[in-house]
Amino acid sequence: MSEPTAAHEELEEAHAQIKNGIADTMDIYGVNRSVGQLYATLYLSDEPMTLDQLRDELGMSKGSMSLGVRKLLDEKIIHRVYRKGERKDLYQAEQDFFQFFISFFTRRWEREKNVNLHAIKQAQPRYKKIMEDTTAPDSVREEATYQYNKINESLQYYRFLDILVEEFEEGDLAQRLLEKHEAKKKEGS
Amino acid sequence: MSEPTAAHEELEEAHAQIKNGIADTMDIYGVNRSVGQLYATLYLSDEPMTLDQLRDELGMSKGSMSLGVRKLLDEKIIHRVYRKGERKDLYQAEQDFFQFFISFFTRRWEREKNVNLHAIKQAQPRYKKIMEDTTAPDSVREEATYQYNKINESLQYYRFLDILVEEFEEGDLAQRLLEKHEAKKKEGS
DNA sequence: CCGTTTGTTTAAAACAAATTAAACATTATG
DNA sequence: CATAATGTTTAATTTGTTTTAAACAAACGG
Repeated sequence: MSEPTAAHEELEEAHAQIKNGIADTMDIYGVNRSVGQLYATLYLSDEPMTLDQLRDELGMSKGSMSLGVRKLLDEKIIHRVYRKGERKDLYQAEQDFFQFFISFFTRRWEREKNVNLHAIKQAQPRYKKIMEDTTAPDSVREEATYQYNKINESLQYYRFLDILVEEFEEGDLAQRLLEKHEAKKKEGS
Repeated sequence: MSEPTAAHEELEEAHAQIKNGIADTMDIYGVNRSVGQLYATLYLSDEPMTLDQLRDELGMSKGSMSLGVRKLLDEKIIHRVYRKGERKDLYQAEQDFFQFFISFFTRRWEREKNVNLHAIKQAQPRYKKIMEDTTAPDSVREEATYQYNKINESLQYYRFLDILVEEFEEGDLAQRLLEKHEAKKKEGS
């Protein structure tokens, strides 16, 4: 380690500010701040890092690092990289925030869609059955009809989520939106 | 209360399934399940509900209901409604999932943008200062330059978040995407 | 093989978040 | 104005989540 110069301290402080911003961001989306810092540390590092380096940098246990790294790998916002002659696993942050955004949100939007379509698939037949049950009280049948129709309308929303995922993953929606707005800006000037 | 007929029980079960799906969804996005159930209950109710009704329905304390309802109001995914002759406050769920999506995510994307632009505004001058400090060690200056440039590139991403918010809030992006895909489907058939 | 290094799992502890009941504040009404 | 009804805040409790240290398992190199 080199002696800590003034410039070096300044660098560390700048790093800390960026890291905090990233950790806050993860927090906004319900990701544990420690995991956020883990990502931020990797993001700021120009080299891939090992579990031990992360442990030293963050001052936490190796077990925590192992868990945190796995979460981030699952989210596909960090990657395992290989380097010949290196025994330890190396991790590298996804550096492209657009890719981060896409991995992070499409995964969630898809889960949302699946969870709710599954629920709907189970509930719809029940509502239907009540609607067609002439022995059921009118109020109950009306209620069932109301819900049945409401759910049917909601299907449009899950279709939208599906499109959104596709457009981001394959359709390059992010880039298109940016370009469109660049064009508008030029036009307006 | 009417006697619980078979049809009525069936209705309750269907409701429970839909509610679970919604609560799971909120959970995905880091919102407390109880608050999720609160929203789900209001969503399924054809009438606006009072705190007491929610307390009875969910079997929780009034204090919890008060807190949960405030969170949902802050998120703008439920609304307070007024009815003449009613002393208690009445709450109604946003029924349009598109509107839910827009309220929920644009708020978060904006926070993300603000938090990070704030951090960047603080960190950038520090990196700059190091870059221009001829007394600083080369390795430190290189590192500062590297980060400075990386951050500059990231600004594009926050511009994207901004556009996304605008497009959803004002530009009707959701509807446009749906229509575009409807058209594609017809064309393909 | 054997010892060492590395990463993972686990059970316990520390910590944080949610929940409650009760006190408090506010508002409405007669 | 006094009372009752309603909603909010608070402090204590409960519950759930994170974190750790240590045990364990797997892989590696000699």
